[in-house]
Amino acid sequence: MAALAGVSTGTASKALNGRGAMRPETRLRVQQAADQLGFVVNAAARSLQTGRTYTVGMITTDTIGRFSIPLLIGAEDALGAGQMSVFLCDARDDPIREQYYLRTLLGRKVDGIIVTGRRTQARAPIGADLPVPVVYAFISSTDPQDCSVVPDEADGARRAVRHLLDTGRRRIAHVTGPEHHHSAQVRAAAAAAEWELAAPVLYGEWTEAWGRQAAGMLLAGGIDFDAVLCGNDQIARGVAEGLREAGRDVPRDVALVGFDNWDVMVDACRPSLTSVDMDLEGIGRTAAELLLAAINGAPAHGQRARPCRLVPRESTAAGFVAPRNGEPRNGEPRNSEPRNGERQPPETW
Amino acid sequence: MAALAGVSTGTASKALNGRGAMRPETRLRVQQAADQLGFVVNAAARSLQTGRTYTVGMITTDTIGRFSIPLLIGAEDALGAGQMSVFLCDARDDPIREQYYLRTLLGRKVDGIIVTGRRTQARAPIGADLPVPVVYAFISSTDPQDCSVVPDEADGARRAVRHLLDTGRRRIAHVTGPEHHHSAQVRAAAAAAEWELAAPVLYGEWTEAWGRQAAGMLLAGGIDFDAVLCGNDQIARGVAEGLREAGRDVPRDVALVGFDNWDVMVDACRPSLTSVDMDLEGIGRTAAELLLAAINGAPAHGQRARPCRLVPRESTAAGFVAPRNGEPRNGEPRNSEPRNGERQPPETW
DNA sequence: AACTTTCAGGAAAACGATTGCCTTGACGCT
DNA sequence: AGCGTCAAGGCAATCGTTTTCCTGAAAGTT
Repeated sequence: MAALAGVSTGTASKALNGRGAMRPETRLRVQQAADQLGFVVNAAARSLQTGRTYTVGMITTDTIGRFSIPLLIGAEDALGAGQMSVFLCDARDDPIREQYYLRTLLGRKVDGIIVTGRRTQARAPIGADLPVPVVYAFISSTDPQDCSVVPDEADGARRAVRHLLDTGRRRIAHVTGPEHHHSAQVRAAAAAAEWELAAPVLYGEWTEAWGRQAAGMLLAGGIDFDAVLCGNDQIARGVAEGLREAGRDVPRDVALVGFDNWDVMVDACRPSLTSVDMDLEGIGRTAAELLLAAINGAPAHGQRARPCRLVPRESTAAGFVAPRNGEPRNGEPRNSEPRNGERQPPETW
Repeated sequence: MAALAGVSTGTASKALNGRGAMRPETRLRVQQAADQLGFVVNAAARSLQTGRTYTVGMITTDTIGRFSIPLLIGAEDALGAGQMSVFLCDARDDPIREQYYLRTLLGRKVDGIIVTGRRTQARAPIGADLPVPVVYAFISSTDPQDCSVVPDEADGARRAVRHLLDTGRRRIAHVTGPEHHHSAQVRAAAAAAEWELAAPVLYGEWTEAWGRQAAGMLLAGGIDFDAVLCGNDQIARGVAEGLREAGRDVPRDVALVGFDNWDVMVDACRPSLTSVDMDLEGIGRTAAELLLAAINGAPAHGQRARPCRLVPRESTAAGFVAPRNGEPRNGEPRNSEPRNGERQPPETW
């Protein structure tokens, strides 16, 4: 024990933790002795005494996937800076596992819990009257008193539309995922509210295959469009391929915007894909910071939506298309509701 | 405290842990009282006494990425079954962070540590004379005494070649990543040793763009090939596109095998891509099991290579190509060294 | 010079479980 | 009846810290 370097254990503790009054000389002596012996405080003993473990649990409700990772990294980053360690729990969408993990985390006396996961809708709270604060990241809790941090997907869709408008596009089509999927709905609604779409929203799957198919449908339907806003990057890539194979040039004839800014997709796409980034890492970081605040006695409540970011690439390269009908090049996008009456869906739909 | 249900804390402890002698009736009474009160043992207090924390640390040396996730899941799975919790540490390829995490993990008295990460080569041991067992997963340690679990990439390449041979292909080209990359070397060498390649190995990047380019090179070089074995799935997808745009049909004219079996790539590829799966989840699980064994006093040493698995899909659909020159349809692949003298690289290379 | 204040550092009681040892009472044996 | 044996369960030490309170000694006050 480091106390062998001159003082009692009590004093050594104070020295290392900056408590109590003592000569600077003594404090230094203890510290030197400590790292000479490679002394590391026993976290178990400490937490037994203090009640704090400097530990948080992170439960991913569905399996750790593409979306969870940036969240994990962001949260781990913010927590690591606060000297906290993270317990990783993968509940695989299984409520039994979830509750099992919850119990072990509570047994380990974590200071707080972050719940993440991909869902089409908000989820039920993981537990009621828990003795530790909980923050939901990416997913939100149905209890409005719970603290959730989610991406502002409507904001993302608006940014995408504005970017298309700014680069001179006016006839925007929208191809996205399943209609019952919350994200698809929100994004489509926000896009339509920002600018009247050139065609009814095409709902399908979150896949490249659907993107290719949808491109074909747009072309076959005789739609007049100079841009396609896609529900995610995979769809966008599929649309890009479909258009290219039909002889349309991206971005000259049609501009393309994806959603997710998934490096694998946006870089491999030809041309490289402009996309909306939900800043998942930032969401993870924010969630962790809110959790830290809650642990320190300043709990936050309700849902926080974080803005998205548009990352422009070649698929929306500007300068090709002249503004039509004298509309201002960087004119303010309208914010009114879409004039549904003007829509003219083609027969084939 | 559960002792309020009739007995002393000592007895309660024995009851819940199945120690000591006592009437079954008493034991039951304690257990009922415990979960009536929602009693969970305080892990800190327990570990302070027993010296075990039932906790392991998992350090990813590079940032958590596509390869780490299955490893994480596999390890977490095996450990969770053993009632152990996992501390996640993302060292981001920064030796300082790595050592910092190592210290905190040791302070938390983890029972063991798993080190994972993607590297081109084996890595230096994370620490010397550590008080807890360490297992390296996916990556290997330069110290032969350390325990590492890695994929048998040569095995994977051999399986791919055999599959191509089994489906009637004989003129196999190989397109892969950077020559200095260990995986590229190993896979290429194993493939070449299994069957004489139709052309010198094409080294490049791990990208689709390189795959497309390489397809063009093969065609322009006048190489006679009926199959391409690719260093990873992205390259394979690029090759598929390149071939398709040049009018070659996959799999009729050319069969294609990828490496990694990355769902996003193999499914989106046209046609869907046959690929070699390294079973990363299995590697994570094995590593965790070896760690558990080491914790229980049966440490393993040295490097374990786990076999790969070939997942056939449309890109190697058989039945199109008749065996040439009377070679047996399912003939034994030769295992001798390639006859380098027979190679005739075209001028353009 | 006697008294108060201040400061450095020690002693010991927690924290919550585990566990070896001990006590108690019931029972059986002679 | 007295003694030994054994099972059931209580007692208390222990793990390694933190933290409160306390003791001396040195310094300052009048």
